Amino acid sequence: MAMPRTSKTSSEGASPTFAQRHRRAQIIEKTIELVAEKGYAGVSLSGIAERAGITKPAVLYHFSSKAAVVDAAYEHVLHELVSHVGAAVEAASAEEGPAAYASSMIEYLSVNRRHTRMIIEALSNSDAERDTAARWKPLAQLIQAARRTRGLAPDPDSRTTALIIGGAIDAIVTEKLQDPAYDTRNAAAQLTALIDATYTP
Amino acid sequence: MAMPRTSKTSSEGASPTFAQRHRRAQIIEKTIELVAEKGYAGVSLSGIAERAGITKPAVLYHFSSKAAVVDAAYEHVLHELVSHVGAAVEAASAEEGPAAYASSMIEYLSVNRRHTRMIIEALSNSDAERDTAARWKPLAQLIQAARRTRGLAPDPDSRTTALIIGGAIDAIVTEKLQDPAYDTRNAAAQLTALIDATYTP
DNA sequence: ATATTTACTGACCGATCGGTAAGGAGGAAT
DNA sequence: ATTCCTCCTTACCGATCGGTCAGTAAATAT
Repeated sequence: MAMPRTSKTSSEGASPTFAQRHRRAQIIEKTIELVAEKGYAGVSLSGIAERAGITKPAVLYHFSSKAAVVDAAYEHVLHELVSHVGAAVEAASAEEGPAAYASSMIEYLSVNRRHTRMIIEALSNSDAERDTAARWKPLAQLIQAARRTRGLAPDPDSRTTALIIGGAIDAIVTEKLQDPAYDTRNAAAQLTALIDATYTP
Repeated sequence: MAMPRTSKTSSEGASPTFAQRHRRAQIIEKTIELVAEKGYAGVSLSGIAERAGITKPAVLYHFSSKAAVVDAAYEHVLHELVSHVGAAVEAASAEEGPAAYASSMIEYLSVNRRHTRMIIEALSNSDAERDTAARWKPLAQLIQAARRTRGLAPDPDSRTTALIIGGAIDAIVTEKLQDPAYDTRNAAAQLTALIDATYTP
């Protein structure tokens, strides 16, 4: 009797086959493509299957539900993003932490355009209202660390400062998404200059 | 023979009845509610009809399609928003134009929380990719006007500056949407302070 | 009193959605 | 040679979607 991999979530079972992994990765890739092109609402199991050259139930063989597919795709791009930004922040000095955060995120999302839409859609469309604090807290901590290292008093409202910077990043990469000619390097420079300005009020 | 109002778009025919107007307004109101609660994807003709206490075809009697309903609802909230912001900007001096733009928009969207989601969803989900320039150009012009009045050189990249400010506004009102206790008045003050900082580089 | 128009309702349509059931092709293990 | 397991297909399910159609009760016009 065939026991279908009893994976309720995206956690793989004991030993995912080579083919298993390959197909899963392929399905995730096509899902990212589809979300980038048609948005969250425009993605369907049939659409994913067609892109991957298989049938709809084949997708559901590898993932327990449509939500599992989309979640896996989202977590994939999120992991890559935080890896990139995390590395850039760690490589920078504490003084330059916020600037490194902003410019590395803008750079990553400018290069991996397909991932951008996926992340934006996921954040704005999180079925369970996500913990919004998780978005701005890391940046807020970088801000406080930078101020501390620079010998400044703590920001009385680092939450708002982080929201402003984070929102600016969103707007810049969204603009890049719709106008590939937009110069995000310059935009990142302008934003970091503005961040620097917050240290000398 | 009953001639169904031959309105393809949301443009009303020659003489919309009182009842016509009332129903239309009610349908639009319920649609805004629904979008605010469930997002663009979660709105359906049946849902709208149920909210309004009528049947699905009744909605289609007043509007030619689902898209027409949603468009009308979006244009309704957009009109109110631009009226509010436009009045605030006109009441302010040219020097304070950008700050008035930002704070009035934050104030309006903090008060009319239901409208916020509608606008955000519409902008991010515009079926035909909207002219992105329309979003930042008005603010960019306010920025240039403010600099001119202050005797400063024109911003070499007012587009990016406008995007940064606009993105910050988005983030602040989104945060307010999920945490009603968030102090947007203070956030607006902080943002206008940052805008002021751009005048002295 | 009669005819017409307005503002609907109930029944229905085809399409598409996420998901399930059953079974088969093909390689690996015995 | 046979059994088992992986990976997939065809066929189907109920639900919901946007939208149409025919008819009708109530108001309005004549």
